[in-house]
Amino acid sequence: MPELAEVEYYCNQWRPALDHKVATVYLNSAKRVFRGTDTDALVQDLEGARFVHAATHGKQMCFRFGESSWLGVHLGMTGKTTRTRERATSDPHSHLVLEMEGGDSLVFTDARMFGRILYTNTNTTPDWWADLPPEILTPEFTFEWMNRFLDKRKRSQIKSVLLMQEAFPGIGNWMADEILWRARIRPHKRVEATDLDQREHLYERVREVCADARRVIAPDWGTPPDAWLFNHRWKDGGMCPMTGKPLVREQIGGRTSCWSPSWQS
DNA sequence: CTATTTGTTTATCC
DNA sequence: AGGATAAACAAATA
Repeated sequence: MPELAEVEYYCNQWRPALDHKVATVYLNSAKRVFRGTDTDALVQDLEGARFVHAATHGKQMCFRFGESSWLGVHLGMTGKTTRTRERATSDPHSHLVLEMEGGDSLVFTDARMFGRILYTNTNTTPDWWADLPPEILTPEFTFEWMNRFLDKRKRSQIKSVLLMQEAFPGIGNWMADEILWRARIRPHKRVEATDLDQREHLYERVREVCADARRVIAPDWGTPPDAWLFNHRWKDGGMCPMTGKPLVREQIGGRTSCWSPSWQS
């Protein structure tokens, strides 16, 4: 589920516990979400440490505790971070619980376990947080930067390129379809077949959809207006909000894509 | 029972 | 070497 704005929403669920100390950590290190992570260090370091920072970068979340503890959370396909006042959890998919002083419990759940928990104890920024590409809504995400990436992916279908996190951090399946629909570019189009005008338009729509998604979804998981593709894309039989003609749903690059043949070319 | 899923990593082919 | 593509991961839901 989670793309840029949804990840921000879930990050916000833990924020009210900032400045509180972790009382007890509950986890099951055998769960797949901890693959490659030193869970013993995670538990030892976090218990008693103060929750001091919460941030997102694309689909990656970073939570800091004490002086040197960095907890990374990636939600994968079905992950969620939630906050609850309840003590015990019997949910078999709650893989990590931080019981805080003050009564909140910060929970990471993920049924499908495509998500991932990272943990690093370091006085400098860990690689998994430092080595990320420019965020789309920052000045560093320039047209020239995006265009150079497109030139490296000439033979790919444009839809697949928009899903590449090393250039478009935070964009996921629905955002990619929304961007291409607004840019009037069909998702199968090869990058090499796009001209400069189309690329400039695409750049503007990439930034626009990110800003719109953040504004509407991040604060309280609001529902986008019907003027977006969003509300029409999820099941067969939807109609294009621009032309009123049928939308098409098909696999492109292994992902279900929704587009409007009467609007996009 | 089968098909589907808002993501990433790995393997394989070119 | 590096890009393009498909499969794998796993469980809920329809």
